[in-house]
Amino acid sequence: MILRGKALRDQVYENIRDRIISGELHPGDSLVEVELAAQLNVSRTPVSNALVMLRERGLIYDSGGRMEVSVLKLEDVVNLYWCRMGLDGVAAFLAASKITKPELKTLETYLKAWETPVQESDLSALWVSDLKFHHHIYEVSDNRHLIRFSEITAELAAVYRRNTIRRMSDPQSGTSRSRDDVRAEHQAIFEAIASKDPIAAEHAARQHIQMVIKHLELADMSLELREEPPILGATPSITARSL
Amino acid sequence: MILRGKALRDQVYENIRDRIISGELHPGDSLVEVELAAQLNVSRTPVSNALVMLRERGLIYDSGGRMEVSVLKLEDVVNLYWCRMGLDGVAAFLAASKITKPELKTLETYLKAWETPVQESDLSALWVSDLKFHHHIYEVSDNRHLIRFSEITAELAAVYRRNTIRRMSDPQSGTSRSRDDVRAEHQAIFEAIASKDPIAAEHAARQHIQMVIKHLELADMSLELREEPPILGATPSITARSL
DNA sequence: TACATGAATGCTGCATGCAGCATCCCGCAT
DNA sequence: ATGCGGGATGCTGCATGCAGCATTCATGTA
Repeated sequence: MILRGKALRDQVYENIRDRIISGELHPGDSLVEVELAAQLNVSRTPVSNALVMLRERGLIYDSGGRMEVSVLKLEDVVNLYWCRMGLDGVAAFLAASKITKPELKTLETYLKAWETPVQESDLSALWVSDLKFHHHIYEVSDNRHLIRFSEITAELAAVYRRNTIRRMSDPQSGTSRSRDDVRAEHQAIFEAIASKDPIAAEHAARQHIQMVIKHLELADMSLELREEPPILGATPSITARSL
Repeated sequence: MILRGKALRDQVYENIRDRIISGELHPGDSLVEVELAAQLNVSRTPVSNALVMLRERGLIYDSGGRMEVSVLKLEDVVNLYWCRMGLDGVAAFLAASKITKPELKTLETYLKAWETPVQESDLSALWVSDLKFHHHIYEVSDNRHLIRFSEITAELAAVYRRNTIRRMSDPQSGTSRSRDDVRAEHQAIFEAIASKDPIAAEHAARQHIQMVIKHLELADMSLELREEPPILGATPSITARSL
């Protein structure tokens, strides 16, 4: 569990971050230092440091002394994707200016993942190759600040996605974009970068994010419509975790 | 010195950050916890936490256990401004969509600061109103992630500016942009936002940053040309600070 | 019964002790 | 003189002690 080649606080950070993203820790859960320290078999010090890092990145927030897992509302995520529109656009622009042959080859690999038919059940595989595709563009842009920002936004977006993925991917909702839509958008980005056309690349990247935002808002509306009205005075529902 | 309404670590963070930006701490200086703790009359704990925060924001970096003030080369700052191009553009876009009458009034105030003639010596006043102008656009965009990123980039850019401001503003260099250039660019941004034209606002904001980048590179070239060749084996030059 | 007040609990933030690691310096040998 | 080795030094990272603050629960009173 504990590697000694790496600072404990970084391991704790990664552990908590992953537990937030995986959904093991829910939005609104309060993070108690002694508990976490006991779970990870370390003292409070590295936990405290890790919490500072998590707060800096917006994954948790200070609720009057208590640290709680951030609750990302739709508005937050849309705002996040507005940032990504700017950042992804610039990254695509720079990538189109700088990309080398082997890097282009790698990018194509990630693109291809969308063409091979995958099981309905294996949505996470697509999600991973989506991440890799976009991340690789950032890497190629060779701009460490851009890469940092992309990591921060990706972590936050991952939390939201996790907490809505079941509902989002519900085929009944009818709001899921087809894989072909996404693939086509990625294809457009790839081609613009491949033809070393920075302006077209930026445009394509921005188009892609715009579609994501539009879809987010549509899906959310759809969810709201399908939401059952809360029963007044009902006890909080028992979560799967407590069974 | 020490306020008790605020967490010590935040005060320490701000203190060190300001000392880095003011130039009291130089790029490459190593930050020793016990020294800083003694200077600020606190224990190592809040200092250590502050260093974690500073590292998260890129103001310092881990040099094999030692923490050192980041050295920002031109390439880094240009990369930083590429980020700002994306972010400022989106912020201007959103601001143009949302801005209210009083907010517009405030923005105009900051714009006007560039019209009133200022002393040659008082460049920092312009620098402040420049910061306020851009920051207000972010505020109006009402996007907390965007605001966060703007703060991070602004802090980093401030460090660089501090460490080059004397040379940059040297009238002999001939590379300084006239205030009128900057004012005209700000004017364009303001007008686009005032007329609630998001696309024009984004365009104007991006144009502005492009000019900044171009100027950065020109100024740096000019500096390199005027740099005296180092004398082999010469002792490090005595800085003005040590006199 | 409802509300107010006070005690007990629990958690965070700061201080400090301790061990491990890298670095630097000095002495020794070649 | 130079290169190598060992010891001393200094710093960080982790653990733990301590105090202050907020929240909560219980008890007493209107």
